[in-house]
Amino acid sequence: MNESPRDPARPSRRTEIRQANEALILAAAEKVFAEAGFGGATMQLIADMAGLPKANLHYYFATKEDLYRRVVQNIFEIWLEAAEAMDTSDDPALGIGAYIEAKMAISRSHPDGSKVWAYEVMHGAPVIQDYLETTLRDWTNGRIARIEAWIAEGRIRPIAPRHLLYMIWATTQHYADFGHQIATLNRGPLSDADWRQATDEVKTILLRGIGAIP
Amino acid sequence: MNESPRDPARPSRRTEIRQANEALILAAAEKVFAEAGFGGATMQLIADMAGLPKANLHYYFATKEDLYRRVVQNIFEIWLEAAEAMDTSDDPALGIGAYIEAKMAISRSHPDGSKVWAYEVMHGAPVIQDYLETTLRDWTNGRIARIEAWIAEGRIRPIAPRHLLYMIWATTQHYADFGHQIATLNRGPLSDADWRQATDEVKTILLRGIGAIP
DNA sequence: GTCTATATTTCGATAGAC
DNA sequence: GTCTATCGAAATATAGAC
Repeated sequence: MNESPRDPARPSRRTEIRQANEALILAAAEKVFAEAGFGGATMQLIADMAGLPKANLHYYFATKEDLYRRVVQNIFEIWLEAAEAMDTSDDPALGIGAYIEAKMAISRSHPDGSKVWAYEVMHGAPVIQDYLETTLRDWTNGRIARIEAWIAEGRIRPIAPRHLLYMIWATTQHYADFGHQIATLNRGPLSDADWRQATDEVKTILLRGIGAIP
Repeated sequence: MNESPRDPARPSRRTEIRQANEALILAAAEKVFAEAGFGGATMQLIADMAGLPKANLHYYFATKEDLYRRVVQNIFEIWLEAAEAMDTSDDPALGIGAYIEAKMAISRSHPDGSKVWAYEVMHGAPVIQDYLETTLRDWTNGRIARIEAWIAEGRIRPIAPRHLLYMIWATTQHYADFGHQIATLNRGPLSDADWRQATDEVKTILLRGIGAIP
């Protein structure tokens, strides 16, 4: 009764189960951490949301903090990928416009991840401080150089690139982090048309504000 | 041995002690709730920060939730008072500019209150939902009408007033809520000059974005 | 790899002396 | 009004059978 041979390139059955369960737990954790914060979230709540016994969570993630760390890293990587939208064009209106579009789309598709990030940063970034000092700082400096080049070419007005980036982050993520407040004032969740309008307004006001469009 | 007569208009000694201790506890609670969220905060931490025994907190505030509610209401009232800055002028550049100035000043002076508000809204506003549906909604609708009048007069471009308000809230509060991220990228806390520049950039880009200034 | 039962810690809240 | 000691509930984490 030997084990049947297995293609080493294909993940083992055990690995498959692990990946599937980790993804299940991470999705549940993202939702619970977003709804309750780190302190307010309980492993029991996450387990219930994932439909697993609480002990299984500790089998896949040693501690509550490990699980939380993975959730925060996830949204950060999604934003980094979207940041490439800024390189789609030499035209600042198109490049920056595409970045705003991408960030707004993520606010709609991943509001929970955005909230967990906001929670983490608001509380001093105890878990991802090193990301801020390395990856995010490098990325930011690169974009600042790019915006400064546009200014030097006279394609946008001489604004402070750093604060433009902050304004883009603030406005786009506001639609995720403060989505409940916006929905309340809107008397209901935003429709497709509402999101289209929000995206257009943010793009238009910011791009006109820096002189990228008339 | 009768008690000495007391001027009824002046608060009693007991009332004075109560008010002083409540203020002390509220200040400590604002800081701890901002740093740890509602769930992450503990009455012990707040007591230590206030320099009082834990039992005294329960003497002044029946429950942890009562204490939290008071902290959230405080920042909301501060913002409402500052909102009057928008009525300083019939000129949209001056009126909206003054509102942005006031909001930025509060982000600097009350960053913890802003964070607690963000925490509360991000988690579905379980405590101040009624404020959103009454006071904030009324205030918002009033400002929308005012901005629409400016549009009708041709003094600003035909943007969506609601989303302009969201952008003002998002950008100004970002400097409080994400202050840690900004300080990290800035390699240190913002100086007076940094705050002046941030305020000017936000004002300029938003006001130019809506056509209130050339 | 799964799950029940439980150990251990911590927190919110209170009792009661001063 | 203040403070020490403590209760009872709830949380994280683990042990151990399956």
